Amino acid sequence: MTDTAPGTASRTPTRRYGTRPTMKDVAARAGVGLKTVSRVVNGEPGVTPDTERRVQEAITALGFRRNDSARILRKGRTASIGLVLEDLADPFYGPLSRAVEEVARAHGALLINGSSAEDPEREQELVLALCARRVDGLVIIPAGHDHRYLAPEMAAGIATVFVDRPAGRIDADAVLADSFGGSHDAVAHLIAHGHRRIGFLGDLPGIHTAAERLRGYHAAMSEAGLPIHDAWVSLGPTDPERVRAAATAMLDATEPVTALFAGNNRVTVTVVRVLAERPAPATPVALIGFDDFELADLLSPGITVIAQDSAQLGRTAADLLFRRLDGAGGDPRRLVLPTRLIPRGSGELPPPAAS
Amino acid sequence: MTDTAPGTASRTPTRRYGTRPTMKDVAARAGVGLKTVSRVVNGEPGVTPDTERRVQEAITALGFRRNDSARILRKGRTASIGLVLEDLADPFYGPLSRAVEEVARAHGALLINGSSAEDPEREQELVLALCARRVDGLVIIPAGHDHRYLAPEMAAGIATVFVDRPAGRIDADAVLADSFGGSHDAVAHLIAHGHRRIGFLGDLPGIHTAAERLRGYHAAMSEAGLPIHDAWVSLGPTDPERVRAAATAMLDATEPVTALFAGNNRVTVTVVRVLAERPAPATPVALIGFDDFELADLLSPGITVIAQDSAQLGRTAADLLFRRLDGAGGDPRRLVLPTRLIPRGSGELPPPAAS
DNA sequence: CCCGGCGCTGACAACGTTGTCCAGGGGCTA
DNA sequence: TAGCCCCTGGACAACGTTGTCAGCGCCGGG
Repeated sequence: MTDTAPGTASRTPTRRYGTRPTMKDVAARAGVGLKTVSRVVNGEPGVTPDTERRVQEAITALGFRRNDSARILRKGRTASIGLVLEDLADPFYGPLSRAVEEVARAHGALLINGSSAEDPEREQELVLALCARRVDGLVIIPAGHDHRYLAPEMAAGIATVFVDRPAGRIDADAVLADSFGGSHDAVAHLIAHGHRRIGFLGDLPGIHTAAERLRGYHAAMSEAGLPIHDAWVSLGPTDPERVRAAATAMLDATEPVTALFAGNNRVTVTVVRVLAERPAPATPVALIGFDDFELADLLSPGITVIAQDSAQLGRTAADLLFRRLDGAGGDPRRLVLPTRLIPRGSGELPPPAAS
Repeated sequence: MTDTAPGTASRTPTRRYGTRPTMKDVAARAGVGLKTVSRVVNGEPGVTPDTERRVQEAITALGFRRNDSARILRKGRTASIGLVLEDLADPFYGPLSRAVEEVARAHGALLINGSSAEDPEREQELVLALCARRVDGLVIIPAGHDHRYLAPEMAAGIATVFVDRPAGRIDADAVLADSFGGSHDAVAHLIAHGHRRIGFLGDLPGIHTAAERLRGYHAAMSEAGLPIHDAWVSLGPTDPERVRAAATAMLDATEPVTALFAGNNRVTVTVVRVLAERPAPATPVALIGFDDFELADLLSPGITVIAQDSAQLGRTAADLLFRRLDGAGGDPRRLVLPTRLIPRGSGELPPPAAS
């Protein structure tokens, strides 16, 4: 009883710090029943204008705000969806996240999100925390490869859509970009411009998109009857140091690559830096990057990219999610969105004449 | 009873879709009391290893997951904070958002976020929705100028920290970048390099940072005893079309500006595009942008910027928020983080000789 | 004039969890 | 061996809201 508020600023708070008025308080003040307050708050019909006014006044006077926790507990629906991605700060995920949010907003839902930092354990921890909150649905960009832990949750009714990468070891909706096709196009484009020794700098091979892009690289090379030298392929973490070392090694080999294909936007940017720092060779190295990025057109040369629309990816996934929430049944679907090659110069550079 | 756990793809789920087992179910199955289950779930002491094992088995068998809505209702704390920003897709807010999330995570809290799209009404709507969820705290990048609607919420104990822009018409914690100082530095830098006619392309004048940056521009100009022509200042929405038109007008005037100061990263990028598209003039136009951005160093010339560390902004705000949540009292504080001028070439270009 | 019905209101239970409190049993001490 | 305390477990209320249902006037029609 004597837990007086630590009163941040106010000296004599009327009610205990952290205690808020409830519908009961409002009802008492307005001289009406509890349920009538509920009706007013929810805009339900069947309340006299006069009564409603009295209730509204009490609400304003007390600063009442409905406690959604209680509402959620009672109704069973949280009107919120969870988004688990790799890194909010990555420019690829910003638009995706925003698109998901827009769709959620259109459906009156809030977005709870978290970054897995590409750590499967952290992903699971986050996802299960969201499930404990009883989010209505989940949009997941998975970091791990085993999502069996989600099966009971999905069975219990939490709709789930995977984005950018498919789920591992369970059957679930997924919305993906055509990594294989895009990668194939990129490499074929370089080959068409005369390149024979093409380096591929990719992400960790465990990541689905990285594996698919590598597959596309292989396919395009072998379709053209070109050999693939081990030294031309480097998969691993995409921190600048590693990428820098890998790119430099490929470029400084006795038989250097004449073109590079970068597996994602972070890699591309690092490669651009590496190329810019090297003393200008007689014949510049060709480059294509997976993922478009801002200003790619303003560099010289402009950077040719395989563009995927991350906002569209997010929108599609969220749409699918809400369709599921609205009761759409059927088997899990896998949607693959096309990629687009945008030539800007760097991908059209020819190899050295004496290649 | 016969509620066997539904297999992932099981044809005949025994329990109704959307109905989940509760602690009561677990207790019944384990043959213990309700509270004992609660104790196990929360890792509270006072449970025999044997009993605990039985409970754990029941939990696994039923696929039980604690309902946090009920927990929250009971405990009063949600272990979640709200983040309201302008646009998740804006590269400036990605790192900020991520930093807030990291801090929240360190404190065991989830992050609920939404974009206001620079619309005060939408901001209020979002903030109040978060308050209804009883988030423990709020980090807000305000779009509006009147936050009195927040007073009752803050009085009720929802800690609130404003970032990037201060609160309007209420007293609240704020973490800001030094827009005035940064802007002043930028313009002084241009003046030091000989410029006299400097254009300022800013955001809507109602936005605090835009106003501060304009103030910095004015201060630096008048300190140098330079006049300011109305046509040199353009404030408004930062969509490419408007910025493009404004920049073009300044550059094509009879007495054209010789240098431009761009009020934020979106503006800067558009200006870079405009300058790149114009036929190369004898003397290139100098440019400094507020906000650093990726690849600014790789353009030619490199773009000189006033850098503010958006991640640091977010981290500082979140730290302050959790200090408040941990009971730190005292008057609302206003923290101003310094900006840093990064010369890269575009800001050091001299004006035409005959200026 | 009476009765049926309708429009408005409120009492009450339930959602799933946690805190409080009490009971029973076993071990230790006197 | 008796008494006491601690350790374990369970019954119950409460958190704030919403759905159900019943009651009470009042009006119109028969």
